[in-house]
Amino acid sequence: VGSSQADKAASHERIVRNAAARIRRNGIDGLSIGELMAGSGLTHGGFYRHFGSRDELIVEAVRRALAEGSARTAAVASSGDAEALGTIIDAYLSRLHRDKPETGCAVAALPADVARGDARGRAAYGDQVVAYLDLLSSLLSEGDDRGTAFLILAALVGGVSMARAVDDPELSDAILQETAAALKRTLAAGAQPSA
Amino acid sequence: VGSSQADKAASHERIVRNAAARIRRNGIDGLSIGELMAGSGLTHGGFYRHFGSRDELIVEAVRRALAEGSARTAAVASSGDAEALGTIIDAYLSRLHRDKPETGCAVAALPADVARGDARGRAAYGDQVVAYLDLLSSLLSEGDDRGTAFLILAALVGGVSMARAVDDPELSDAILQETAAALKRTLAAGAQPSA
Amino acid sequence: VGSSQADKAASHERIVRNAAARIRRNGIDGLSIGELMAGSGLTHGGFYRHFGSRDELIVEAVRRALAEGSARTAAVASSGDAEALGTIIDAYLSRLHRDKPETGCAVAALPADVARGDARGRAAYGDQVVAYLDLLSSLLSEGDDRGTAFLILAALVGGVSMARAVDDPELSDAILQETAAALKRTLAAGAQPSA
Amino acid sequence: VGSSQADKAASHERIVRNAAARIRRNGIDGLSIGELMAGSGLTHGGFYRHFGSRDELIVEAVRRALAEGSARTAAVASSGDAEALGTIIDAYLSRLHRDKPETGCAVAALPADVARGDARGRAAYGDQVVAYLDLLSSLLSEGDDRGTAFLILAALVGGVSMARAVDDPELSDAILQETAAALKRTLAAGAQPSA
DNA sequence: ACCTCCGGGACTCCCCGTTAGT
DNA sequence: ACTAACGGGGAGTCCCGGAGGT
Repeated sequence: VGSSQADKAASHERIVRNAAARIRRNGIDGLSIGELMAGSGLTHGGFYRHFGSRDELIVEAVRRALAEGSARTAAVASSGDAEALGTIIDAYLSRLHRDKPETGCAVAALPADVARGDARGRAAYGDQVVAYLDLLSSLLSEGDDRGTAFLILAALVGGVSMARAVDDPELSDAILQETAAALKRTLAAGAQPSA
Repeated sequence: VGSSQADKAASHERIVRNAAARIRRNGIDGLSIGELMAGSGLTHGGFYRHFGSRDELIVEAVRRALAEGSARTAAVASSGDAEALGTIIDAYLSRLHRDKPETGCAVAALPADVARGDARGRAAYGDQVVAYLDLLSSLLSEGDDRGTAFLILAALVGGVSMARAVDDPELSDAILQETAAALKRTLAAGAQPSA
Repeated sequence: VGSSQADKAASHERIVRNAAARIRRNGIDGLSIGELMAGSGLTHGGFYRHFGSRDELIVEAVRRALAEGSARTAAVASSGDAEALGTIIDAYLSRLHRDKPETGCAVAALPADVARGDARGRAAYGDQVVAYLDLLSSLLSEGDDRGTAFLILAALVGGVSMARAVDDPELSDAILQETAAALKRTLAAGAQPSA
Repeated sequence: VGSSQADKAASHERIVRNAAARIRRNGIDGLSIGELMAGSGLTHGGFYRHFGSRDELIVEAVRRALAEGSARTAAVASSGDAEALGTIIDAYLSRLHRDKPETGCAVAALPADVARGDARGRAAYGDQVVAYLDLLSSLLSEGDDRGTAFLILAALVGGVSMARAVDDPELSDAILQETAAALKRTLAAGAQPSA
């Protein structure tokens, strides 16, 4: 168990990454230092070499979760694909995303937890929302109203959130599919008038 | 002092109502029996006269929160007002609703907690989603697609959720207003073709 | 997991008994609260319902170890057997006693630990030494000198202690047997002159 | 400042000597590398230039403690004094020896710690026991039985051990004196018949 | 229904052995 | 050989859920 500077950075990284996944699945309150460290191949005692307190970790983990969760979306957007917007919608409102919150978008997974938490977490959340809005705006047609990006983001976030909470699998699928379909229909209609 | 039977029922009611409010504000994990009982004018020890366990209470409180949170919306819908849909959207995406999750819609406040919890809670959540969808569908124009209700609900839920989590007050307001505006514009456009 | 008064007493008893065994095997420093509690069917957190601190437990455990460890010896002595003294010597300097310090005499297992520890532990140790001396004196012939009891006790304690520390099994056995034999020979010789 | 080679050897020597004293006073578990090194005029970090691990040091320190602790006894024995045996007994069961375990006999100070530890330590302990037995045998009269050496050694070891653990000073003194007296009386009696 | 308390688990702190880097 | 720091693990404290006993 080497003890170099690089090892520490690697441990830190592992812990944060692990925490970012866990809070998306189990919520912030559901994160236990002991389990987190065990899952990171370390023991409970070493935690305070990396973070001053649990709350410090949470701030960092929330930031990481937000960054990680939007990486794929950003990648699609920057691909220059003409259908980028549709791809994003389908991916966001997919069963895959619904069933794997730990690797998914933290804007959808954490709003309630962030709202109750540290101001730094809320600030990071806000930044991420702005980033999403910018990203979506850049993909919209000229004719689309500025507010459309807000609508898309809200529908995406609300859609997966509900799809995750619902018990009936058919209803859950319907939420994903119908929301995505309605969203894409709306975008097509919005672009129409400019034609 | 009233019959003890009636007293017990009143206490039970008070506890559940209180719990339904608290879980919407603090999350399910944030509910402590001690605080709940103190806030209900009782003491910690008396809890188990009313509920077999904390989990039993949670199930009941989730159901209550879902019912309470949709009551106002249902009232507006059944008022027969021609502008009912717009009223609902504005109320849902209002600062008031954003700032008072404890009396607001549990579909927006609890998806993550419910998703991780008891199947009974998830079933109740699903029922509530269906109720909302039915309600919204009944308010839509004939020409509107079935999926539109899904879009509206998703946007409403996502909208308040994000507005609550964001730190910057201006951004939070913008989320509410822009989402509402875009939503209404979409509905108007959707109704247009049928005219 | 009942929580009555009786249950607590039972838990307390289990913990102390367990601790008394563990310190005789692993030494006082070798006792960890976590392991002790786990071995007692409880968790670390519950410990402080029973003891104000680790040190408080140690005092109690030392007393228990001393009492337990001398119980068998006292039983033999009170049996009234004419050969009681020989029986005690053989039992004390037996392989069984050597190999099971956790159930054996704490006067032999703990002198170093007690010497470094709390005064209350040392007092209990002293009491036990006196008890042993009284017991042995009562078994000696009239003609025997008062100091003989000291010699016997010292030889017993030193004998097992060394037998436990030695690596070579033959040497270890020899220590037990030769010491016992020499002790009994001495007693016989000491009784002789009075004949 | 001398050659670095010599310096290193001197440091090594100082550390081991220091450790040998400390383990006799505080037990093996009570030895901390930091304190040991500070007490040796060095710093914590330099330890590993001298020893591969704490356990390696312990083995060496146990050997040293055993050797040091028996040096004085061996010196008395080899002095050729006719009263050597009595001198040894009195010195071993003296207040001085009782109160200074750090310079005293490790056979009395360490049996429990050695018993729980490394096999190399137990082997060294066994060798030392044999050395003591040989030494004592060489001082006994021809008529004495072979087992007498075992008895003497056991009584010496048990005597100081108990004298150290007991709280009451008078009892402690009594243990030393009475054991010594009884031991010498026994030897005299044993020698008698051959006269 | 209140009061008290037990047992559980978590967080925090601290010390120790060990190792890199100077 | 020193300085600094990492990871391990244990002690102590707190609060929570739950179960008696008044």
